[in-house]
Amino acid sequence: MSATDEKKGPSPHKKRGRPRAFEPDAVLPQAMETFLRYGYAGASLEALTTSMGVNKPSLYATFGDKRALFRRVIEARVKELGRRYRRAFDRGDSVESSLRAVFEEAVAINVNVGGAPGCIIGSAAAGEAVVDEDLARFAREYFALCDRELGAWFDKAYGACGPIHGASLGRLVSGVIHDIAIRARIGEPKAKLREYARDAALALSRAAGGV
Amino acid sequence: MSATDEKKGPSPHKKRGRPRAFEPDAVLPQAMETFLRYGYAGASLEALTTSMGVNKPSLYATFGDKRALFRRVIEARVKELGRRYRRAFDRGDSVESSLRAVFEEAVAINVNVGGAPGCIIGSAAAGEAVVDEDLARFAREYFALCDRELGAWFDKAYGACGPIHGASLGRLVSGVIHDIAIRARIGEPKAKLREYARDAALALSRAAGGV
DNA sequence: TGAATTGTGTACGACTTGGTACAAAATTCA
DNA sequence: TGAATTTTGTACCAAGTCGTACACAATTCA
Repeated sequence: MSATDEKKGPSPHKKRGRPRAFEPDAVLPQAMETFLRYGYAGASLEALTTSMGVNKPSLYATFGDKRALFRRVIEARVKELGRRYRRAFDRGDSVESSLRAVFEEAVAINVNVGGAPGCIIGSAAAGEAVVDEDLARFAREYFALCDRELGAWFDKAYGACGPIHGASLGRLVSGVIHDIAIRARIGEPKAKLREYARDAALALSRAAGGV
Repeated sequence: MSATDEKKGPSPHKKRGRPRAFEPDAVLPQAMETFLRYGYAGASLEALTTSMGVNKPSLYATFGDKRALFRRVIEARVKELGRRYRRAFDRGDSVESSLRAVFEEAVAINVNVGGAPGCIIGSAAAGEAVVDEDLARFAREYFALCDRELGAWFDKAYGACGPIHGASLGRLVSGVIHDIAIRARIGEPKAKLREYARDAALALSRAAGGV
């Protein structure tokens, strides 16, 4: 359970005191945007509270402290990404088209028009991993999950059709996603990234044995 | 030319005043280690001066300010990495073995026993890219150079032997390197990374057309 | 030797940081 | 209505931030 547990289940009667002026889950995207733009250390409490529209005491009462807010943001983002990639995969009907859909979803996710580009897990969380072992372990587990799940998707949907399959293929696929994220982060134009996505889909489908 | 230009060429007579107690280029690795560990914003001047063994006024007189030092560190690292990857490539005698050598060099570079793992360009520089357009442009140019150069190496050494070649292959190769760096960053054990390096070498050599 | 020049080290200053104390506000329950 | 409870907003704090002023040390040149 999270550090500062708010009641979630269907509460029979309303809470007693003054009601919150914001929905905790609803302000996480703004917090993510700020962490993504400035990094963990670079995101000041003032920048966070301003972007979230929540003042400091409320933020501390709701989320704990800066680190706890950061972790909460990361966890929320991980769930959202899982949903999006899953949907993208299902749009394909061959190894190559599924790869393409996944990689183009990665482009869409990481370009983030109007906001900071890149991935908060690959940028901010990986950046903090060296000084926050909990976060590092979380990231490793998340990466391993992605590798396994991506590999399993392809094996299940298209069979183990070549020498590269299972977790090995999954690892390569998520590797391409990571690369798209970092290239988006440094401002590569969307057109280039999409071209890269297509090339990578072709190359990996060939490596996986054709189809 | 750099912001605070020290004379480099062969000076006919020694400099006038009190001699420096340190060699500027020789303290850059320690600065890199600190930036890599804590990120740009998280690396305090105190941590930097302590690790470098240079006090603040000397640091400012020599390098300018924190940002200028950071850029200097990045540039030095880029040159060093170029040398190391070039040598690694030359150790191979086929597409797959050259890929393997390059990827295993990436593992060796990014694991960094005893220090912070990962890549300062992929972590700290990419992290700062959103708020420092100069740095972002530099990173884009560096990435593009790597893509082209890697692609050209393979084409030149082994011929354009399949449907994936040139900059496309180069981009995939540097993509795998970026992925190795980020996985090292979050603390993946070296053995896993080496396994990944082997898989990726096999997959990309197949995608490139066999050999 | 003494002027000129350059780097060092302490000590400081203005500002920002993450985090909190406390009173006022807004709600529920009796 | 009034007690109880929870959130909000201001104002604040100690510590840490980057950067610099200034006196002193170490060197070269005349």
